[in-house]
Amino acid sequence: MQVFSQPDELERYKYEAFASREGAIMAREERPTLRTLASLTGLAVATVSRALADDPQIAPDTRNRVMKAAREIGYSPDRAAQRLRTGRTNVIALVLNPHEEIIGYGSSMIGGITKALRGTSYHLVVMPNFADRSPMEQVENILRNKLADGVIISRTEPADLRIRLLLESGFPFISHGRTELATPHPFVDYDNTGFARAAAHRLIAAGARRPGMIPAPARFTFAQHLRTGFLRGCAESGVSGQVLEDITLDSSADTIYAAITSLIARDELPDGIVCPGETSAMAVYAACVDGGRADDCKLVMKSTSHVADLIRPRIDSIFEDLTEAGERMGKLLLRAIAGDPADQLFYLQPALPEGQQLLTEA
Amino acid sequence: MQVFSQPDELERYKYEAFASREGAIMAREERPTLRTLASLTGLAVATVSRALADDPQIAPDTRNRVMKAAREIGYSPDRAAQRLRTGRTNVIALVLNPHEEIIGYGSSMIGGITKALRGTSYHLVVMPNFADRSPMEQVENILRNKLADGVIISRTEPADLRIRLLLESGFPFISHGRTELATPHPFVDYDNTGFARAAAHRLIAAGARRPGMIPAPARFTFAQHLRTGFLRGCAESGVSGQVLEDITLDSSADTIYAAITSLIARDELPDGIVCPGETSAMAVYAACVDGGRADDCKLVMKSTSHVADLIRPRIDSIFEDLTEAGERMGKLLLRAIAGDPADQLFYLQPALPEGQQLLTEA
DNA sequence: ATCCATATTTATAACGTTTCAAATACGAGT
DNA sequence: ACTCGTATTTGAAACGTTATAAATATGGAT
Repeated sequence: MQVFSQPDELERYKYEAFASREGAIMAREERPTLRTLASLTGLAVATVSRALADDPQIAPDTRNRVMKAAREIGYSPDRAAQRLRTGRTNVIALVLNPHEEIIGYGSSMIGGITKALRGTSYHLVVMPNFADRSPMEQVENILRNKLADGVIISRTEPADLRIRLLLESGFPFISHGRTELATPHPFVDYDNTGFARAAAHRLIAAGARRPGMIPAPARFTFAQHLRTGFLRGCAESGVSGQVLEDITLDSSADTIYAAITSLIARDELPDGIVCPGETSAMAVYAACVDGGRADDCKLVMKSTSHVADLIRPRIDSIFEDLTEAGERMGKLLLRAIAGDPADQLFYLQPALPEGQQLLTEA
Repeated sequence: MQVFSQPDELERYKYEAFASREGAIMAREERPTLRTLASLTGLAVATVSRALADDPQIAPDTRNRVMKAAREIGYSPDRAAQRLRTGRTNVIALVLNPHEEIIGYGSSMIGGITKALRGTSYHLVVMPNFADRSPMEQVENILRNKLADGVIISRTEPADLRIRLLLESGFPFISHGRTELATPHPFVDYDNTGFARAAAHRLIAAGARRPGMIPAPARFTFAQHLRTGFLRGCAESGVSGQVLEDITLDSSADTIYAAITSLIARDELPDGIVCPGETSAMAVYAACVDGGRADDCKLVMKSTSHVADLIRPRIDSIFEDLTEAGERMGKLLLRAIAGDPADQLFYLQPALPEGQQLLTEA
């Protein structure tokens, strides 16, 4: 092997790289590899590799020399090669459901995850779910092709198939939302029970006596949480609450609008409605205004963006901080990948900020 | 090399895969590779590879045999290896600016891109910009590490450095937004000039005589488009429009709220405002309501989600279809990757739907 | 039978990394 | 000088794929 160890060899390399970049011929600008670095420093490829990996077996002196050269010629490892060799992808996959990409649900969560991953070697990759693919296939695909080192999924179901598959495969993941599976697994969840309960209390405090709630689609775990919280909140004040039918959080704005309009027509409009989403709240409000009943129906909504504060007249809202959830998920997932036991990797986000907690008994 | 060509060898493989998955020992479930397929069919690895690649040099008979076996044992190629060998990543990168991830700008675009990529071998990877990294570094990173085969960037500047770099490197990309660079490059853009002009017309038609507009940050190309369109629209009606100062589309809701409140205090509130974004429109409206001037200031907003239709009282809005933009970008980018000449790869999205076009001369 | 052109198949060498086991260098102790 | 233990470096193999060039099979014409 040709060995260049003269001190000015590195200078020459840098010059040539520059020249070839500027040159009229636009010579194929060769990407530096470990071999480049090896011949430049006069070391073996293996040594260079280990030096860059901070292997303690490498003399501090050579390590510095290698690091310096790497920096100077702008070396960066080929991820495909690393991945092939080690089987690690350095990728965290965020799997988005079709519905989520529309309303931007994932969007603010992304910021949080990104933050948690900063400084690590991990990249966040967002995998929007193709509409023609079930969420299950999406996860299967990640597993089969080893597209990531860890997965973040959301909108869990009590007996979530994706989670069963991930658990069975021993693949690191975290979910936004709980399940009812026996095996513990990492999760971050928002206290939707607490949210719905607090929301019911607020409605009642504002005078509602026949409050209603727009439910989440029944298949999701948090649908039950919402229902429980809402009914409990109502019961605690001796009021009977009613979960609206035929529509859910995920119904289109038009559908919700139509349903509320129909309730108004039949004179069955509740005098207060808990809306667990921004879009649904706005649709309800629009229908109330258009039906001339805006003053007869109090609203409490769950907001996930700060747009909620800008609505006039104000709609009472309780904020779910998805960015924080994202950051927590990122951090916990990293620990899951590192092998921490799953039964400690969870976080339940309180429905109301510190100090505003609802007391359990009045 | 050991060769298994007995017809029932495949059956045995399938059984063993099943057994090892179900087995108590949970044996390391080996992922099938080309080698597996080769020994199963009794062919050479190279033959298998080419058969799967539909190489015409392979006998139709063997091709079918290989395909069948591959399907049966659930073979799927290792993307890392393919990538290392071919240099192709099969990835399209969508680079999001920090601001975009907050307001969900990218979110609806993602659906469109995904749609355009469906059925191809490409995956969409969303790369949120780390706040501590300039957009430029983001692109540099993709180039250096060859993280994708094509890039989608948005929010262009007239002399966009990222685009210059991409052009110089001959790297396939498309931008959402135009530049003023001499070299043509693929882009999709919304006719912001047309939008602002139509918006001005609508304000004036609604009675405004001193209309204003919230500008986009001056560095972006479309800031100029908005300005031109707005001023032209005003001039066409013999009215003098005024671009608001100290705030932009990207200012926080609080800042915009404060600025409008201050205008009200100084009694300088325009009698109509063009808001090129949903959040800014809601902030303006909130400030007007809170300042008791809601009826004195007409609004026209640009909306990118259908939430706009739900605001009560209604705010006049013009819809920019980001999903369509995303789909166009995806398709054009694929053509750019295929080598189509750049000067034909562009699309200017009309500001108003067919039939609602503004006539150029009144 | 023999030869040649064509149709198929195959061995081999990469791609850039990491890791294992083996080799070498370096001192200290004799 | 010699041995030995430790510190450091290294060669070679492997990860799964594709591309090149060479090898082999096939079949028709002689």
